[in-house]
Amino acid sequence: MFDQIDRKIIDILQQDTNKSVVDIANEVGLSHTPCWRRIKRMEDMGLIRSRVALVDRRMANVGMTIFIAIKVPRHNSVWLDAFRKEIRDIPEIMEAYRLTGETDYLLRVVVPDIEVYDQVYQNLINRLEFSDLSSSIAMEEMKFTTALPTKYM
Amino acid sequence: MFDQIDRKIIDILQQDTNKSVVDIANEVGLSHTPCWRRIKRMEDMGLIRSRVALVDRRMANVGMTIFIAIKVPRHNSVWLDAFRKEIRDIPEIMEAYRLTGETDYLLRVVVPDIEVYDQVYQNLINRLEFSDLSSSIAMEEMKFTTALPTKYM
DNA sequence: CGTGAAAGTCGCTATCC
DNA sequence: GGATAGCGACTTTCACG
Repeated sequence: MFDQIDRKIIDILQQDTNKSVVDIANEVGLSHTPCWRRIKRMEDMGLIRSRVALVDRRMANVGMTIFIAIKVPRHNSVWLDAFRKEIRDIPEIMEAYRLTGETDYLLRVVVPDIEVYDQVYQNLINRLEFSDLSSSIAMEEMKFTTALPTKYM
Repeated sequence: MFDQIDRKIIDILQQDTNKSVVDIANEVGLSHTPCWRRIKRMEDMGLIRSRVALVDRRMANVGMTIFIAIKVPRHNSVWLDAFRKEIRDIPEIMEAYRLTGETDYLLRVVVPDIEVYDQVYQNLINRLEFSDLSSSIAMEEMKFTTALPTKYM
């Protein structure tokens, strides 16, 4: 489905979308037309979902990252729907996963400081019942990338 | 530093970089020249870090997300440097944070399936000593966004 | 896949208000 | 901040080998 050249193109586009098709074509050893055809194909089939700007967390004044591990007693659908809606609507929540193991859900939240985090936190527990909810502050972001590994494509 | 129009521009660019400056200018109620000047300014100052392509996880054959919670007995600098290098070099590791609380580090890993995950896992524990290392499989990705909230800017 | 070429759009800059 | 104008670069598509 995808060959080595496709992977190279994806590697490049996952790092920088500002490069022109001609530049990318040179990097992967193609001329611009077939290179453009490949990019177009991968966009049309949905492999390339979107092109977005990545913004600096500190400069956007959301330098603090906090993880919330959530335990829920029994999941009924009404509660779950409400939970899903909250997650979707709260812009400070960047990621949310339903997990196996002890914690049922894991959220990654970004805020300017602890005061604002407390507001987000209070807001959440006032609207929904939780069995247990524990926060961990990220002292350091050691790695953050949006570039998926291409070796399994 | 940033006004409401800047925030609107960032909101748009965080969702879609394919829009032309003219389109963005129309959306935020400016003509294209001042709009372009604002974007340029935010790029030059580093608020807009980069423009990247977001790739579909499933189609890239890394549909499985796993979190690794790591505990370390005592952090010496040699171990930490080696740990940092591993995190940086393993492409399946998308995020890594140093946390407060019980777990010292939290990693988000993407792989095609459990077999490959086991390879990544074995690879990691063969190269470095850990006090404790527990994996949680993400059954469902409920939310994932790269768009930071702009209300604190 | 390659070359070449065409057309249209866009980024970017400058100038003047 | 707005308007206009311009150049060059880029995207996108074509025909043809």
